[in-house]
Amino acid sequence: MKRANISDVARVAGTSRKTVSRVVNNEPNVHESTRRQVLDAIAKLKYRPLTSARSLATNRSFTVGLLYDNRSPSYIMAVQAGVLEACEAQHYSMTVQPLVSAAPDFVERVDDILTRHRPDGLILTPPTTDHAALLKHLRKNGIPFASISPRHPEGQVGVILREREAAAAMVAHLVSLGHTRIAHIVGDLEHGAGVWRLAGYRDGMKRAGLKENPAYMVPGKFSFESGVAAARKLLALRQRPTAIFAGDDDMATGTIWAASEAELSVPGDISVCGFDDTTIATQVWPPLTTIHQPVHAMARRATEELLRLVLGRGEAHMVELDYEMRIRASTGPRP
Amino acid sequence: MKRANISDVARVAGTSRKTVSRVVNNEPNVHESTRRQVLDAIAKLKYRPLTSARSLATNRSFTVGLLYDNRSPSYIMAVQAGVLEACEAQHYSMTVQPLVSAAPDFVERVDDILTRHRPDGLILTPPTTDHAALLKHLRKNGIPFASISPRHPEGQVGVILREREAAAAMVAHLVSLGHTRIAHIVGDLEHGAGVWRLAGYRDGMKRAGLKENPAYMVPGKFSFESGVAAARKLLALRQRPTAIFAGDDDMATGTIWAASEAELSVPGDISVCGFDDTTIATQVWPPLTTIHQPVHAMARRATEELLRLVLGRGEAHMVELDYEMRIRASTGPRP
DNA sequence: TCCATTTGGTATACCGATTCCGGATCTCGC
DNA sequence: GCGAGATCCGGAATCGGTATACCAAATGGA
Repeated sequence: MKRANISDVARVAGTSRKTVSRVVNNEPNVHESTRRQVLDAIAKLKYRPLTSARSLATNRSFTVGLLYDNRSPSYIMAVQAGVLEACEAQHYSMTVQPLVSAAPDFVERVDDILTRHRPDGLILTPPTTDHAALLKHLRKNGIPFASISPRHPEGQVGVILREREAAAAMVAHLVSLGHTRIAHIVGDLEHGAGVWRLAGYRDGMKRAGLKENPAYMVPGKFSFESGVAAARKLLALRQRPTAIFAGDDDMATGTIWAASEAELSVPGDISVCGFDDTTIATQVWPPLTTIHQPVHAMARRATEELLRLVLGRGEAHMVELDYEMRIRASTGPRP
Repeated sequence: MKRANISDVARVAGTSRKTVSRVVNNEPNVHESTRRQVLDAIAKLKYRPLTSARSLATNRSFTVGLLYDNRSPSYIMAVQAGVLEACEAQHYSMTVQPLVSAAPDFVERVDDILTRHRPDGLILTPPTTDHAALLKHLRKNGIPFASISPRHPEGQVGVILREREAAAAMVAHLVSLGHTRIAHIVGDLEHGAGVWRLAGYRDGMKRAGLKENPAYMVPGKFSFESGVAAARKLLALRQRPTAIFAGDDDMATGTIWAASEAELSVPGDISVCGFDDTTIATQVWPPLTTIHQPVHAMARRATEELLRLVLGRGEAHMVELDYEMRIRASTGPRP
């Protein structure tokens, strides 16, 4: 049973192919009665336009590409789900491309995808959002793109979170519990998130009138392992912090792990908190106090902005979304 | 700067478009010297064939579709990575489709994707691997597909793991530690995994000469929450088990969580083990004893089989892969 | 009523590849 | 040196849509 094409529909409806095309694409200048005939024929034949043919004729692919590099699975999955949701609303589809942004042929590889599949637009996730050569290439070739949490959001299209503010609020929460020796496991400073959260931590300390202690700011990489390593250092300090604010939930999980290893109780001996509110935040014991980052909604919104750009419907912006604090059992009063 | 098309290449190389097409597709009957000229022209113009045009002409899409429903993010991400790896080797691309297999319009939705994008083949993951109506539809329409861990692998193409054997081995491990009161949190019986692991648990008990206790076999759903609920039941039992074999790592994590909640120490008071060896297995405290399931390799292999089918190169099979046991700190001697 | 304008519709070229068919050139055995 | 069969290559049609141009009918204002 072959699939019906546009000629079949035209024949059944008794019109020209172009008229069918008009109906399918909601173009003006088709009489209500003919429209109905065409729609009937479409339903009868179960006709659906073939994407590759439309692409060829319109020079559009009805596809957006999602670029990512090495973030946690739950983050990427949430992003994907959001992107897909926005795509579906416009009958777009999504292709994903895992990449290694540090690779020397990075831009070349992206270009390969670009010329083969010609996605109508790209969604960038950290750290590809800030790959200078990539951005330059995209701009030069006029490829629309939207960024999720880019480090330099000015003048771009996409979505960001008030992360700096959120991080400061987290410190304030710890201060309100009586903590003064508050450490921070810094994220990857290549990511905006790493920079903003560190800045927010400092803001928070300053506002509380607490002095910064360099030994309390240890570098991490937004990974479980780096969290374990950083936490071990902090826990071995002569003057141990009473609270550790990890730059993300993975590192916070690593911190709890290290605390268990050192036979310290959380939050009895030490409070731990994270950032992102990923699935693991509620699956570790104790459940993590963290900042909820609405990744799904952010991705959806970014894609909506991208499609606005692609379809030429209205202005596209850099949208700023709000965080929410989730206070759970991993933080408690100063011991 | 417009992209070069096949005519541009033909002009520069001084041949016909057809000859260029021959070179690009490695077809025979082109002289070495002309081949060289064409390749030079391609390099000079940075020509890459446009996928949508190829699709239209060949009635192939050079795309495989990945269907999934609701498994854990890390599982799906691992699958995606494996699929992409295999695709890349053949210059194929992947589109993903999250679906709700219980939805009434499930088959219709898949058909929509099928007729719009015409993927050359489909990769199915549980539980879509066993959706009778879907399989029937695919067979009727001649859509090639490969399944990962289908419940009924006979005569199909794809990959499975010796899960039953693995589960029995896990029980044997617990027995070797002195445990006799061994409980099992059963997975979703809609999935092959749920069935096989339960069967393996029974095999293991039988081989050890242990009597089955219905109260020790509680249903779960392959999710953290269901693991917590099931574990609470088990821990409240008058005669508490000394070891809990959860059907997957998520439920095992839930079990550890419930144990922490009940202020029981793992493995001091109770041993816990899981199945899958997902990322969380090494991020909880204590690290989980589990069965390593090579999801990435399985997905890659399944895709290779699918592409063999699609490209008509040789026979495609149901491949059986081996598991590996990972003994970590969550299991210990009977208290 | 008549002409200008809008609306509804068709015919045809075109997007960028491949496939089918056939023509030209080369190789080789006799 | 000649025909047969490989080998090499090109022209035209084709895939399933959309864009452009143009025509006919309906509408509207003076």
